[in-house]
Amino acid sequence: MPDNLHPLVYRFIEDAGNTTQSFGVGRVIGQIYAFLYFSPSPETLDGMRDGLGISKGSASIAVRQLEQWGAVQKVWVKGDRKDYYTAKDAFGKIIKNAILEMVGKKMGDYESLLAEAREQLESGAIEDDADRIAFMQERLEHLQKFQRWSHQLWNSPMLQTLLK
Amino acid sequence: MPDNLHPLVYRFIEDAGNTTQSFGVGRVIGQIYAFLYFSPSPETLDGMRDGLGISKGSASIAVRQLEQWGAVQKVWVKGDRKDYYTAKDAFGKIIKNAILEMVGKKMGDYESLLAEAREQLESGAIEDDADRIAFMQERLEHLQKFQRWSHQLWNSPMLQTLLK
DNA sequence: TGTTATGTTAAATACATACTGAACGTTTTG
DNA sequence: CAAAACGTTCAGTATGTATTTAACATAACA
Repeated sequence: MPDNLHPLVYRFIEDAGNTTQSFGVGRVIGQIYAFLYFSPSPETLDGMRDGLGISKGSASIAVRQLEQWGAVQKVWVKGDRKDYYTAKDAFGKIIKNAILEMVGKKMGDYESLLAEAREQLESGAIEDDADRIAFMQERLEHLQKFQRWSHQLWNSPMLQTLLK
Repeated sequence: MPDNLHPLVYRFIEDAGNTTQSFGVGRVIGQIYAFLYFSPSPETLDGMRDGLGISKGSASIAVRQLEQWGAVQKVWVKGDRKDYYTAKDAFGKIIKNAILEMVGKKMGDYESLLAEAREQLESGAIEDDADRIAFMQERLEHLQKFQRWSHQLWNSPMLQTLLK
């Protein structure tokens, strides 16, 4: 443990790193966010490097991702041309943005694949026996139903409010 | 592409595999689920191996995980002692179970860490200047507020209904 | 203008872990 | 009871990708 770090803070950083890592987002992201969250004043890339024992390149990349999720914010410190960052603490919004980025694109992909599949099936481009075609159509319809359902759930006023 | 597979089914299998992989859950899980979802009749481990070009060991492990999430179901086929599986299609429930397993444990961990942290801080076990301690307390309180909030959100009747 | 400070990028590396293959225990079959 | 059929497990390997390193571009400085 770096000796310049509050022992409690260190444990939160460890946990956060493990969490983000287990979600396939990389360990540094969680570490940096926790580090900033428990920093009384803004920190620079070099500060993160020294505080966490990571490379500056890692810090640069991770901070950009966090910025995209609205999890951290660049702040301007007069008299210093380094970039300073602080953690934003609107967890709901952050989670929403992260989810949106991770599943949003895939949702669109499935939508088009689904549309294409139904088209091919109806146009008779796929030759198969009637039973098989009927089964496929049933599955595709069920998928489309779920797709519509998830859209509605995501856009429901309640969820939008809660993830504000 | 294995030639015994419907071309459309193959594309869904690919997509599903990519999705689960990007979520850090492994590619085979998505592949098997899609394979079963588009199979008119139950399939065995050997069927998955042949249909997807994976090892039987992989299939065994992945199927167990899927079973734990309630995503697949063992079915009994008379006259055959192989284990047969079908895909269950209650997506909401499946997602709920998966999330529960993935974040549930971590939630508990944070809860205890949080409690321990507050305890240490209040008992004066950590020596630090007053400003620093006040800041830490504020952060810990904010975390605890979020923890309570997420509990409520997760247990809200609305969400419970939607993820049924 | 040359020099230093800073953030970014791309190639190389390291790392975590998903997956394979073979061996094992169990159950069925003949 | 022997032999085959299954499912499972675990050590080893392969694979994807997170992270580092070093070179680069840009902007401030003196």
